Amino acid sequence: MIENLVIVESPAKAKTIEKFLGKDFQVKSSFGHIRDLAKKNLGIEIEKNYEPQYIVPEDKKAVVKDLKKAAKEAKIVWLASDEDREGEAIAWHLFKVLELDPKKVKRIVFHEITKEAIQNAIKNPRIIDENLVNAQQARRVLDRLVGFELSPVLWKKVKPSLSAGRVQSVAVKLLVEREREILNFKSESYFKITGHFKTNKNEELKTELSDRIKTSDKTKELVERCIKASYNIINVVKKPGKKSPAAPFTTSTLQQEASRKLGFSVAQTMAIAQKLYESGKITYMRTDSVNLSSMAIGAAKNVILNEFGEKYLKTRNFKTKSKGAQEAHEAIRPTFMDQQNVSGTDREQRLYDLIWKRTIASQMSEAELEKTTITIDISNDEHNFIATGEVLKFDGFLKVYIESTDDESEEETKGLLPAVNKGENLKYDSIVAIERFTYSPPRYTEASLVKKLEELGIGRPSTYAPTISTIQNRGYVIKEDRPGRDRNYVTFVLEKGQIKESKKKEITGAEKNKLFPNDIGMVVTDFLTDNFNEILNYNFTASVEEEFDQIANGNLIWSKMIDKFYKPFHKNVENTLETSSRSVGERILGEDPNTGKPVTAKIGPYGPMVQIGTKEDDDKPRFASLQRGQLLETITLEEALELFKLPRDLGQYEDKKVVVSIGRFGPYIRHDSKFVSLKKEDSPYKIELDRAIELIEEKREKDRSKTIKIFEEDNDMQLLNGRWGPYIAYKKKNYRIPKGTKAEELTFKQCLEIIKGNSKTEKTKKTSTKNTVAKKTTAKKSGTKKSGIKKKTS
DNA sequence: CAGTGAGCGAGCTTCCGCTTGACTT
Repeated sequence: MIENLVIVESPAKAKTIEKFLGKDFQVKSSFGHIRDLAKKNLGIEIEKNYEPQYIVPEDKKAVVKDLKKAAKEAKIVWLASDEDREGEAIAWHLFKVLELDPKKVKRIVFHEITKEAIQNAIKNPRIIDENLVNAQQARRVLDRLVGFELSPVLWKKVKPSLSAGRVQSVAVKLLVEREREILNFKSESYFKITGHFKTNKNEELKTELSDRIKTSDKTKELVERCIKASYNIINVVKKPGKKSPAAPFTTSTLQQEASRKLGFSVAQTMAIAQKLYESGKITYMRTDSVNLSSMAIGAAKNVILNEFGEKYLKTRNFKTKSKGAQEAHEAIRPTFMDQQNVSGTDREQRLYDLIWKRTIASQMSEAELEKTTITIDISNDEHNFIATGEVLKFDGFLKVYIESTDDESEEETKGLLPAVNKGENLKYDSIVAIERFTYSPPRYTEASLVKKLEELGIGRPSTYAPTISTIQNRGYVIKEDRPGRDRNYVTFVLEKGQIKESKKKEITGAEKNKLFPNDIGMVVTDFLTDNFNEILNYNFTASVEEEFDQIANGNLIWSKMIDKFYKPFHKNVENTLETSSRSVGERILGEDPNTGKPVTAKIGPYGPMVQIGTKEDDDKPRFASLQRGQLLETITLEEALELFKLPRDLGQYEDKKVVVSIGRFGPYIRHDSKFVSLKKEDSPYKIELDRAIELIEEKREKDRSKTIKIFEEDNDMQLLNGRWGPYIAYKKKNYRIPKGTKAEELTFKQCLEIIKGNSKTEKTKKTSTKNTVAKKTTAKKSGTKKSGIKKKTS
């Protein structure tokens, strides 16, 4: 029998700790929370002073059973969950659910996983902090009340199955507000003027005019004046500068950098980090702390001394800046700092590399720079040309790691400037004026939204990725690429006394992997801000957090805090249910010129749509769905009328009709009962028969080259080229070809073997199809409307 | 895969935070 049972939250942590503690200790994991509010109804007895109704969820029953058994056998149970609000609650739930004897329970905490820290914790046990537990209960109950009272209001007033919550609704609101800022943004043009000069020693000097010029006329004037001007260096200033390394990674900064540098989504980053954590390569990946253990700093120090020398070493401690940080863990860092590389998948290696560099760089010297500014006077104009250069005097931490930014208008890399003297005269090579445009604020990426949420103190490291998924799954938001549009701009180039004016074209506003709010997200946000402004307020979380802190300090009774919030909130819910009308974002766009009937836009049962006429009319109204990228609040009458022009009959080809329309997968041509997708550059409203035929022929050619081989032994056995490379098609089923085999060389027998080999996975496939069938039927029960919408958004 | 939009009003949906699997593409 083992005398001591230690319970931690994570199994990976349990494994490491067991090594530190020796034979007398058995370490087990609770796998996070073991109890939660009952799912049916509220799970809270409002009348009984908001008493929570806790249950052990189905998937936690085995864990609880196992822990119970181990606890019974042990003499002392050490509750070693994390040192934060949730961790304290986990300890308390364990105490209750495992029915532990208070005399044999000890609560211990440590926020770094080192032998020293753990042995120290064992020496300093305490009792469960009930105030902190109550703060957690208040947090849990509040979130449940908000979520489970608000969501049903949306089901009735907007659309079934929607959701609202303290965190997700604010996340959507951030996106909606930003989108409107962008839509309302009026871009202004100005002229950026660069002067390219030659020094006395015939070296090039690139400069920029001190001010932007607003109008084309004034720009032209200035460039003309430049022909006769003389250029005189009036000032040369050198200034030293320093750059410091960023703090080691937290969950949020890791997600941001992995997104910018490696292109990972926040969910991908977390999944990869989890793998690295489980294999013992990095410390815990859900953390808000920038703190490194003294052991870690010592290890980093050794690496830096060995690899780069003493000049590069400068150890330091970072302090968290984020609101509401609970700092139960260390920052995310390599477990073994001297391991610069790890085995594993390519992505694991790249993420590890990022973590290693960031951690090491955080303990390295500042980079030293010298900034040079050269000012050049234009003899016949009040403006100056300015050249700025930056020279790295000492690279310091930059040797290892350079933090990237979200800033899109990236400055050109400034380099060394040629040596010049005050008073020197220069000759121009060219003066170039180029029309530029002011930028709207950028759209959010997953990672930049996480950053914003963290700044507002909304959400926790463990919920950033799931929150981002939820708002996409509900259809509030979509992550996608959008093409840019053409924009014209003007340039003036002065060379050898001649000015050349030219008009040019560029593509602007193209977006990649950005979050766009959908109509439903906008309508829900408006509905919630209209009726529940308090909860949608960016400060709501911060203000309730203050009260949770008071509860944790024993200065406030949790049920009283909840009561003070709930009474008016609940009244508001009831009031809204009674008085507010359905909210579908309806707009009247104008009148249909053909019939004189009103044209409206709103969210219909199958998604956003436009409509001619009303239900009350004798003949049915006509409907058309909005296109991708169109929004209810910005669509115009003209755009709406366009939508009714489909399907269009283009004429005949090979004696069969050619019809163009838009389906689930975008615009398509139908001909001879075959479907051909339009290309990005084709518009279903403008496409002509000639182009359609071109596309039909193209598709035919592609289908022809699709077949690699049809076997004589059995015509059903075919080798085909697919989207993901060659595959075997046999009796209406497709089979993957094993890696490394050449498709053309496969024989009939080999193909049969591949199919046989795959039939193992076949079984799982069958069960899965059953599942999907089951899901479909339940979906039907819950109303076909739901599945219709899903198709649209997916 | 490529059209829908009504209707008795059943019975369903939903939160945030703490943890990993067990699944499929």
